[in-house]
Amino acid sequence: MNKNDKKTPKKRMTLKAVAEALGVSTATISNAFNRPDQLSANLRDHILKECERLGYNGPNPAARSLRTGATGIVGVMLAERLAYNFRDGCATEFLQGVSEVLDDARTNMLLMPGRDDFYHLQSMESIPDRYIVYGPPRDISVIERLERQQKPVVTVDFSLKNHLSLNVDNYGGAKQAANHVLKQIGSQGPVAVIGLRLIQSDIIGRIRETELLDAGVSISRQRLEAYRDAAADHGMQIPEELIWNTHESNWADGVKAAREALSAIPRPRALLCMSDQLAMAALSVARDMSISVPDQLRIVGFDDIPEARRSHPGITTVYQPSIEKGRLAAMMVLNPERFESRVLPTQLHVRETA
Amino acid sequence: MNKNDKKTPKKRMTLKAVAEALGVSTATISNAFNRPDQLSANLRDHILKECERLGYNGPNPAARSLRTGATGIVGVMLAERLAYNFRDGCATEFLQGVSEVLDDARTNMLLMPGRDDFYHLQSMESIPDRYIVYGPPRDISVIERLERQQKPVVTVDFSLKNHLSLNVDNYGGAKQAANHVLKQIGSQGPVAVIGLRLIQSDIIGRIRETELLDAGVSISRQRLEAYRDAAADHGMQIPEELIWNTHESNWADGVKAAREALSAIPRPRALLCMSDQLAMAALSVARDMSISVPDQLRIVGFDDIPEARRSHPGITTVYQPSIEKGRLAAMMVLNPERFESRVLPTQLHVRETA
DNA sequence: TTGAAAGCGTTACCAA
DNA sequence: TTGGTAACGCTTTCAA
Repeated sequence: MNKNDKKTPKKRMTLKAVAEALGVSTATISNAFNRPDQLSANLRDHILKECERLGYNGPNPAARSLRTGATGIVGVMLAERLAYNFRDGCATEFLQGVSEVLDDARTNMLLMPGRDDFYHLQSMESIPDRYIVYGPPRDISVIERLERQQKPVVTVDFSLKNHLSLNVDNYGGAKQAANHVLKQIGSQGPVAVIGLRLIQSDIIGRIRETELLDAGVSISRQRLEAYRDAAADHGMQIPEELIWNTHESNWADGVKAAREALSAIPRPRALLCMSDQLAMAALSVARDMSISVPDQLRIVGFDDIPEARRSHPGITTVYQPSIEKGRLAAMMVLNPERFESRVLPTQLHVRETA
Repeated sequence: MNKNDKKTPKKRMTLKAVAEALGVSTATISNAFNRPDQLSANLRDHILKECERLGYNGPNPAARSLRTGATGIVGVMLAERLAYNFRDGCATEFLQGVSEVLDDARTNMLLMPGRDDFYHLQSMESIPDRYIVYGPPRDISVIERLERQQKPVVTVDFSLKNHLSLNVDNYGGAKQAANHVLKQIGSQGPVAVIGLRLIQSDIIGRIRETELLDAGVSISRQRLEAYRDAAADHGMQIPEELIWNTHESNWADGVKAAREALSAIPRPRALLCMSDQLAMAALSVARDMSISVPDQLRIVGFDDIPEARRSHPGITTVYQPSIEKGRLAAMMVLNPERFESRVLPTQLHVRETA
């Protein structure tokens, strides 16, 4: 501790106060923080050191951003409330990728729920300078407000006119998976689908055609089309009664849907699941019902989250590069002019369940 | 679409512009947003409706916060870089709990890395009005700056003088776990520990006593003491050569440490792991080495993350209420005056590995 | 290399 | 119930 420490630091430090204390102008202090080239290195060092000593942490971000009109924050708009994204392996990996790049770029990230019923959101919406939108926001008005802001936007897992987008090949991956399974079971026996947010409503159970979300906006819908096309290629079809909807990719929803699906008569020979989480839940239900996998039942997932890899038996699934997707999204939003919209490849990973 | 739409909305809307457009004062507009009781309901409705039409999303947060000195944002200071927390089941559950409460309180959350080598951080540090600090930040200076800010702070998994803290009973849980294992193996055969961040350095391998972090700040150290005390109660001891350190609770670190530990001669009869992730990795190594669990080797974890529950065989572990911890931390930081520091209970969950 | 001063968009006091 | 107006803390031009 410096013995000459003043007892003053109770008062909140401002740039102006520091300037007075050091006997220089506010502009000089500001330059010391923002434009090193505008003053001598010596002076700058001195100033920075004194700021530290005085307990001044640098320019107040609110004032700075009011003045400059920018904050240096990247908003990550999530499809749902935040809590959901911490539960979902895929979202978690995506955010990990995003935060790696933003960390390295010394940029902060503000997570925002994509739901309108969170009123506090609206005023926060103007904070970020740029946006990553991860999945179609639950409320369309969120998008409308965002578009008015004229800020760089990268959409992930869906597309928006006039904005950069980043997608994965859902159709291709799902088709590979379905083809693989159908080949295994020799095109016989019913095939069921455990889908994820195929319809607007929250019900967990069989769907009805009329309610299906549009394939343009719903990646699940794209996967479903792929499953169906694959079935058709094998001279089969997947009837609506064998398509289950879940609302979240979680254990409970997966267990409920799988239990229903595996109670259908005749019992499905294969379960095409739209996430690994759902597939793992289905696997567990099969175990409980003493259905042998893969002999009596084939199961495939989607995403290839780490848990799927380590499960016993290992989940056969469609890999999508979630972390890489996050990294790329961050890079794209930081330098929009250097990128174009992209579709990342997916890939079938055959393990033991199919 | 309104046919009378002006073509003007190119210009960014401000409160002042709206006031002019509506022919009222800025104060009135401000009140419409912030103090409904200060004007007639009619006028307020009218104003809000017009704002919507004009594309004004409410007061600019930078200006508002400059003026009021508050932002309504809760900072969650993490121990490490962000990316780490999206990989860790425990952190993920904690953040889920936090975000549930903050969502409901209409409050935003700003995640911040607790490392000083991220310069961009410093200016962000003044944004939040209140802080949750999750684990001791890697750089102590982060804490020092935080304390100067005089904002409500809740520390989690460690304590700070003059601040609310929230901990779990690490010692009690670890002791239960160790006792259980020692009873099983009849107090014979060596017992090894796979620890987590027991020492400052990043090495994965055997520790040396002198380097151990202080028990006051390190929950791992508390767990280690419990393991040792339990051993002593059984007339045993855990020598330093059988204590491994890992840097992160992840698969790779766990595999490396477990592989070393299980190659020791004589081979340990039990592995006390400081996280489930490490325990699961150890389990996988045992499988690879054809060591039968629990017959030849007992394994216990810590945390009770969902994956531990579903693993086969199920991991015997110490449950800590991570989600609840997150919820409580958020409630505490929002209403510090209504709470006192707390230690949440932990609980041994016996499954199949010990 | 430094200083003076205008203004960024609000809010909150006080007056009307 | 409404309006006028002085801050809030900073950046940036322009001039010295």
